[in-house]
Amino acid sequence: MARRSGSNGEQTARDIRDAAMRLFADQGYAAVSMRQIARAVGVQAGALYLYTPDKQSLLSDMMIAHLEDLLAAWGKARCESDDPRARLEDFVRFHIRYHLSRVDEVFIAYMELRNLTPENFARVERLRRLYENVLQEILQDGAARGIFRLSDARIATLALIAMLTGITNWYRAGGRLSPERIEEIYIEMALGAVGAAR
Amino acid sequence: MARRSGSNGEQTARDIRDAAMRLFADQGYAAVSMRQIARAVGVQAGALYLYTPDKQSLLSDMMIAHLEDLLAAWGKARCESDDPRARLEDFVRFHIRYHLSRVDEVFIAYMELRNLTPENFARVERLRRLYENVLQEILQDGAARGIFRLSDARIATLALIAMLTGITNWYRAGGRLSPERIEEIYIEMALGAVGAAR
DNA sequence: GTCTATAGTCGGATAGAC
DNA sequence: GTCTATCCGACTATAGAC
Repeated sequence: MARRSGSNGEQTARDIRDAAMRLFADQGYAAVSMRQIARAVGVQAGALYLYTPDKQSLLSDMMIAHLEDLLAAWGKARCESDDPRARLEDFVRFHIRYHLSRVDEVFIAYMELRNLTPENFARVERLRRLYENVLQEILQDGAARGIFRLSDARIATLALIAMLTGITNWYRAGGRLSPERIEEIYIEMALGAVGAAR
Repeated sequence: MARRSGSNGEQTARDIRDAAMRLFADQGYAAVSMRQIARAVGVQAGALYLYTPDKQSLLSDMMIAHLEDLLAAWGKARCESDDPRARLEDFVRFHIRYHLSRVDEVFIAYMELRNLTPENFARVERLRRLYENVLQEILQDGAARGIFRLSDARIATLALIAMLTGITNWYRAGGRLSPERIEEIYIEMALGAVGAAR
């Protein structure tokens, strides 16, 4: 047969991306073969190369797209408040909400850094740093105005992001706690960690 | 030639374990080949199978050993104080110190869970849970006595461990901050996060 | 205890038919 | 747009010489 009935290029491209994401998240980039991805999509291995130049691009494209989407989403979601407390609350809520809605992307973005070529790694790191800076500026502003109490804004940034992102390691939809409840708990801890407990 | 000059079984076993650890930490379990490990040790690939039944055991043995060592080290290092604040401080200090001294082990223990067979995964998870419970009990005790203020001891446990373990992602020996300084900063944040800021 | 050689499988990627 | 067939290299693991 010549092609899957009803198939078309755009849809296949999405299918490949989605299948690769699921498999990379489950088994890790290095452990997944192009043949496996092809099988999941329902095409032959050779057909994948109509949509991606190689396996590496499959990975780097999804990581870069994830970080760009994350930054774009923050650009829309950020609150306009001037109060550092409100801004931090807003960031925590945004970070958790976004990350819980894209568990696979997040997992891959943290786990597969070492499987990127140096060039792709640099691009990803630059984007990640931009995102970290969002939080760092909030913390620095709050500290400068005496509302937050922290020894080192950079360290506090990394600490909070690690704390928040760790949620993706145990969160399961339909678990004991609702996303909203989780947000509240982490907001409280984040504020406390920077000396601004309510 | 029959064998490396001066080689002996015990030393080779250690060399293999160390080389595998370094390579797994750098490139990931799935991306590392037995040939690579053999090359790093200076033996032929076939010789590795005198020391390990297979590649999987190389991974699971080092992960289980790491967690057992961690628990044993805590057994020796734990302070006998009754004050939850002091106990939390002690735990944070211990966790950071131990984790910064075994960066490769820690990295592997967090990254390679999905490359374990189900049986080995279960063993590792059980050990990890024992360690998490150490912190959870400290937090519960502090909360019960009104010294800590937290909404959910289990979540606070996972949040603090994620925050602390995140250090291994950016820490470099000889960097801007000494381990001691890092410990101080994180103690402050941890106490704050559970509502016990000094 | 380590070597060489090899079995048997699977990997990424390409060529060319339809 | 997808298929089949294939190149060629790499993989884990084993067998048997020394």
